[in-house]
Amino acid sequence: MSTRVTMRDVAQAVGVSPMTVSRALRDDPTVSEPTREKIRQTAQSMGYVYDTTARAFRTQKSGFVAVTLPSVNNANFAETFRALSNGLEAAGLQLLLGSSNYRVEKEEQLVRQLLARNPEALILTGGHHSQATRDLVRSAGMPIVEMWDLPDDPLGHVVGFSNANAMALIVDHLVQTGRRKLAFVGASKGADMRGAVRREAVIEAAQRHGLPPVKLMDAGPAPVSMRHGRAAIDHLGRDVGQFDALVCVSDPVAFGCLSAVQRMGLRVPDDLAITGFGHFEIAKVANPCITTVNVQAEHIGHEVVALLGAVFDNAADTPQRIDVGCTFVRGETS
Amino acid sequence: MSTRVTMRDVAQAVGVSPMTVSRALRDDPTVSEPTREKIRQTAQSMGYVYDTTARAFRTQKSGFVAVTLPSVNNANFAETFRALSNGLEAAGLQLLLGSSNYRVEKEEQLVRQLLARNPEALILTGGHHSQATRDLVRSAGMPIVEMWDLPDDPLGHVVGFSNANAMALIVDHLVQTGRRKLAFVGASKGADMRGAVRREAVIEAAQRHGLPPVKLMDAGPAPVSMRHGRAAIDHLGRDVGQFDALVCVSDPVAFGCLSAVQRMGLRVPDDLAITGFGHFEIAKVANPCITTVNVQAEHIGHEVVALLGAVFDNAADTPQRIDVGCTFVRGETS
DNA sequence: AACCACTATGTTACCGATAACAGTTACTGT
DNA sequence: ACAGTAACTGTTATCGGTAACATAGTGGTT
Repeated sequence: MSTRVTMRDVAQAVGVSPMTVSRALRDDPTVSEPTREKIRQTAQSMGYVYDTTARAFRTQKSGFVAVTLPSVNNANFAETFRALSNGLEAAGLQLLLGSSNYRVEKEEQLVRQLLARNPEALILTGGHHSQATRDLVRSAGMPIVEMWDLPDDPLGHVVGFSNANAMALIVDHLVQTGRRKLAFVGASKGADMRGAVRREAVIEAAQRHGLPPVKLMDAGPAPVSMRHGRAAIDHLGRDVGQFDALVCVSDPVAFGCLSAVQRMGLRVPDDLAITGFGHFEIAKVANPCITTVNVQAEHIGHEVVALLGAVFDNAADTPQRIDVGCTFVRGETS
Repeated sequence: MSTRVTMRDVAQAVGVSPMTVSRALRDDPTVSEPTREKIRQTAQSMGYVYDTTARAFRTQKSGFVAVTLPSVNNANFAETFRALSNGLEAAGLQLLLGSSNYRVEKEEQLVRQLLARNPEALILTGGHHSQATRDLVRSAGMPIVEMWDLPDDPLGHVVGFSNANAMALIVDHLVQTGRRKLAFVGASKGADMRGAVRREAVIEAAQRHGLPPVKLMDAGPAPVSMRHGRAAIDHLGRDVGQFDALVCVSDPVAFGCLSAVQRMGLRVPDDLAITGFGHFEIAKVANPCITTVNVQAEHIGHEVVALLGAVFDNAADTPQRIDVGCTFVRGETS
């Protein structure tokens, strides 16, 4: 009963060939206006729904662009995603989203799944991938963009910023304002590579400035957010007084720390400085507002869209490397 | 040069028919173990990537489940999305995400786009749709789930809770604790239907309790978040003293209000109560933590997954209506 | 009248996987 | 020894669009 209405059916009803229907529905100007209109109306009234799968199969163009994100539940990545989605829609492309939940072993499986859908480009968040993933992606023969990082050994195009430099900005600022006893609050060593880079950057910058060793506080496995920052400080208790600055892997974590510290009755920034990362909304609205780094999540999305537009136009694709930079934003917590 | 490796190529290399390759890669038990293994290895070494598009076309099963969200950049929806994604992955299904950005006119276009991909089910967030969307969806002949609402006139299955009841819980609580002069902080009248339902529920509950008219504070077009709540209060200034409770459309908005109110030197909850909605992370971590309603975003996702599992199993699909309920969570802001 | 240019439509084959059905062995039991 | 069965593999046709090419009609030009 519920056999799908196809172009053939519409064609028969109108009295033309399926090809004409195909052309009419794609607004091919070689179809005369009366015919096109009649076809449109008939299609509508018959409840015809265009079959993108069939087109994708025949033309070998899926209309998809695949994106991997470590997590959707992250305002920064969501912002980039939205920019990508809106930008690519204009080009008639649909985003196919895959989330690795910060698990490396999942990325390969995810990429395989996405590639099986024949996307016209693949956008990966981050620059760290398993060798299997690298091989898979390299042999896929489609434009690749890595974003949110500036990998040394990119797979294709890159749109990102240096997490290490960004973190160095923070540490430099703290040192300039007289802080010396730093603690870093972030996820456990493991899957979150961007977090790890930030951690190492803090350690290195501290060494560069001749500070005592940075205390590493483990807020649990990625993704870490407000409650993990808060729990980490609660767990530490009064010992937090040993430090004069908490350098956090992200703004939500920083806010969690801020909340915990305030509950203890400590004054921020007088007793303790706190810094975040990412310029999340919470950084601006928190009280006091949080010192952070603006990484322009939305702008990254726009740049990727622009880049892909250029790549789709001319086949000449020498891999681009776009550093969108980032800006230090001093708040009231430091 | 970059002609895709197909099953035919793998078959030729191994010396079997394409059909055997197809079976082997799908773990059909009728293929002998040695053959299967050889095929797997050859496929791997040839860089074969399974073509899901072709399978989707041939079998008329896309492996997609389409889902619309008003916004990805909302921790609650993101949570539901994650639960859906993880749950459906086990069934070999991939999510196809579309975001309407809270624009009604976009939903129809979005649904059309999604339906063209032949999804095996369609999950809509919310129960308010244009007539065109309703017609489109009804004639699509696939399982439909509306979630995050309990519409009176559902299109198919429903997994949600009553936004009106939830808001009434809040108002009842405020009245019980002696508050009478309420203001509601939410998005402008317009696209956000869930927000509108909450607003009307507050007005109605206030009337029921014999309170003076509820002041409606417009925080701008949806989506509204922390900064909009904060801006609304800043704009109001000292006049906020007229009220003894701010009922906010969501936790982020409530946090924005809390932040603004605290900056003014008012004490919460002594001078003013503030309530949120949704049990976002911020509600728990804020200082004081925010009174809210837990709507169990993740649980909604799980229920939808379970429901779809049942629907896919037996064709007998009498529309289900699952009320996941919600629970009042008293914080320190009331 | 013959020819051309141009517009509008039709024909054919095919994209890659797989359902449905048809073999081909190998091995069993009587 | 031979039918009967199980285990495995092969053949054919097809899903719904569309690229590439073919063809019919129309009007203008020399």
